[in-house]
Amino acid sequence: MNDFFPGGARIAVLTTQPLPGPLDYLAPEGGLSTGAVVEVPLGPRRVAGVVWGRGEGDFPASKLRPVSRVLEAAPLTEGMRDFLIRSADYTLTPPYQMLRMALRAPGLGDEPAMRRVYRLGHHEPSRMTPPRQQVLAVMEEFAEAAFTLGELSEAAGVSTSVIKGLVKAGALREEEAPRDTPYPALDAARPGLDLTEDQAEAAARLREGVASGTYGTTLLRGVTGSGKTEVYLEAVAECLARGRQALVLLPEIALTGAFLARVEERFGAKAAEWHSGITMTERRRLWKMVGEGGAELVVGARSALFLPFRELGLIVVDEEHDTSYKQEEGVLYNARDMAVLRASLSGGRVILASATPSLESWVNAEQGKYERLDLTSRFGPAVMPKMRAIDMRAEPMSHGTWISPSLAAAVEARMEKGEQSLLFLNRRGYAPVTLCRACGEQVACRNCDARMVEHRFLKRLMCHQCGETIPVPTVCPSCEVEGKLAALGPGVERLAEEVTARFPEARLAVLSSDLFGSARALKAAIEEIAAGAADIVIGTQLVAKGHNFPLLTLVGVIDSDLGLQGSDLRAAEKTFQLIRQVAGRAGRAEAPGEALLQTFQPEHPVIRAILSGEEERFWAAEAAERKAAGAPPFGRMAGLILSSPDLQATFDIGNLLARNTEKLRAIGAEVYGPAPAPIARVRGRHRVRLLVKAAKSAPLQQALAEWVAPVKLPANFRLAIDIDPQSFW
DNA sequence: AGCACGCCGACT
DNA sequence: GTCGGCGTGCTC
Repeated sequence: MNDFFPGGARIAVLTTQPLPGPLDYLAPEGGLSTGAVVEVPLGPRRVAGVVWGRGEGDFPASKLRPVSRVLEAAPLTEGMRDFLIRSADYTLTPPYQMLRMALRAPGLGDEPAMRRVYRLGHHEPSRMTPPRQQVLAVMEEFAEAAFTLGELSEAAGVSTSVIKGLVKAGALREEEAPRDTPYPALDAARPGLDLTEDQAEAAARLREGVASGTYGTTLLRGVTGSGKTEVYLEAVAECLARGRQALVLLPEIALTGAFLARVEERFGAKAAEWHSGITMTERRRLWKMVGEGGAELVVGARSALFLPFRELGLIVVDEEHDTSYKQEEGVLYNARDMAVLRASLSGGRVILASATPSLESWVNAEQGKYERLDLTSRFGPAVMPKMRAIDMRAEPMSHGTWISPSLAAAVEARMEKGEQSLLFLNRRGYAPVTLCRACGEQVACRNCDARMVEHRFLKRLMCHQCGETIPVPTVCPSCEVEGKLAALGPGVERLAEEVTARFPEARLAVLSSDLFGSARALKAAIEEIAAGAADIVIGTQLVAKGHNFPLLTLVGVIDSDLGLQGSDLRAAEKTFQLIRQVAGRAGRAEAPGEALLQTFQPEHPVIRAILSGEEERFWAAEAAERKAAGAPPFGRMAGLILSSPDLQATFDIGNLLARNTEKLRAIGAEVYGPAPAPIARVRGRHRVRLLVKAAKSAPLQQALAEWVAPVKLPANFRLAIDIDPQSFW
């Protein structure tokens, strides 16, 4: 419920400026309601803000200034405002920054712009010509539609002067129409695809949940190819039928195209799209339309969660385990968790969909906080691929090669049958290490604490941290000896070399994010491969993310052990998910698939769990281990990252914090560090990290806020708190 | 975030 | 003497 304030009333406005809280203003003539998006004077400037409620500050009434302007946008709902405050509290982000994310749409302050459109007029043109006829035919086909000049000339295949001529003749009318128009209506009543018994049962449960109109979260687990999308689209249908909006989050922009096509097939029109790739115009249109209810279904990246939906009834988080849902820069939040928060505040449902859920979600389901639905069988005739380890200790390998004879033989066999093979290696570039054989130095980035990775395709060394590139040196940067630099280890480019040498007749495709200039180019390449344009595909982890390759029957994981090393808490979980996801690429259509895992430690529990297919056992074991360690999701963690150009000074502040931990000890939390952050230097800034570990029930945010409050940061220092960090050391 | 105010070093 | 460096503080 949004209260109305008459002109002259004292109101509180939360602005997008870094102030501790809302400021008081006077409501403008004509009044406004809570949630209204406004422009207010602040010192010499005008800034954007949102009416937060009655003004209750003690600022002298005589100094209050009136709101400058109420913007042409739907007021934020109470649920949205609650969400901003609660997510700000959760992530320890000041509310103004949350509001800034929510108001991040171009041209919000613009006057409601109009554009000129053309409709059918009342007169027959006195002279009819073939181009004129084409225009009128288009207009009659879409009787009620209004076209812009460009749209109409393109649709009719005539020049714009024909249209102008028709206007003069009175056959067409020119009109001014709002620039931002509603998205085409989706038809929720259209029948979906035929569902298997499994799918139908899950869909019915999801529909029930949506129909209840109350909050609830469901973990929808389905192996790759089990038709999860079809199932949750049924929940979307139910939601739309009830007049509420739905949001589907995808981890990767490249997946939206395929998804939009499925939505169009299911509901007869395209969903609205929200991600970094859309135009400014579309951005503004979508922002306005979700508020007015002119967009029923939005497909987007994690930031779509902060769109001002009017009546959000369902959020689907597809591939919920994907780490890209965690925003790692600026406002640090996990879209999966914030989706649950948002739905709980607006009486909506959440569907977390994945073949390999995150341990957090698995545990929440085990504990009954989430409902759990399992789709066990693959859709159609395909079955899960057969999985087998290749024990690399027993394979005769020649120097500088990474494809074992066993794997090569399997690839050969597929090629003879005209089937595709995928070789998976989660390493971009040519070689991960450039080593000087004279002095032993590894070439490192001058800005970061990371090794430079050779990209032979670009003829440069690249830092995967900051993107800095340098020409491949001929002289060691450290000892200046010439001709002793050697490329060590494999990247996808080097693997491609090996494949070309070994299978000279094979058509090879390499899928690595850095080899494509745009999401569009990548998408085109994926479609060509799916259609059979390659015999062997080499890919980094981007191939694990839900793309369909129907002709693919063999997946070879080049280095299954990569990722098992390192002391990251989630290493086992991430490796398990990634390899299961990649293996799931094989055998989706009629031909059965096989996944071969090259490993030096076939007896490792994670490798064994992947091979056995006993996923429940893996999660149970992993959960038990985390529980014993008091680690997430059984305990809570927060990372504190300090950064500045001065390493010593950064450590000094870190030590100061580590010495004054009364507030944290009071809630039973422990502090570790300071230590260099996992990436100790980024873009010339030294990063120092402290880690805080607390019991699940401890009021962690409050204690953290009180802990860091007394610290005065010198100029050029930054302090970021990362609640529920994804990776720690 | 801006922008003003304000207090110390090198210039016409 | 002043121009200008950016440290501190305020904006309803």
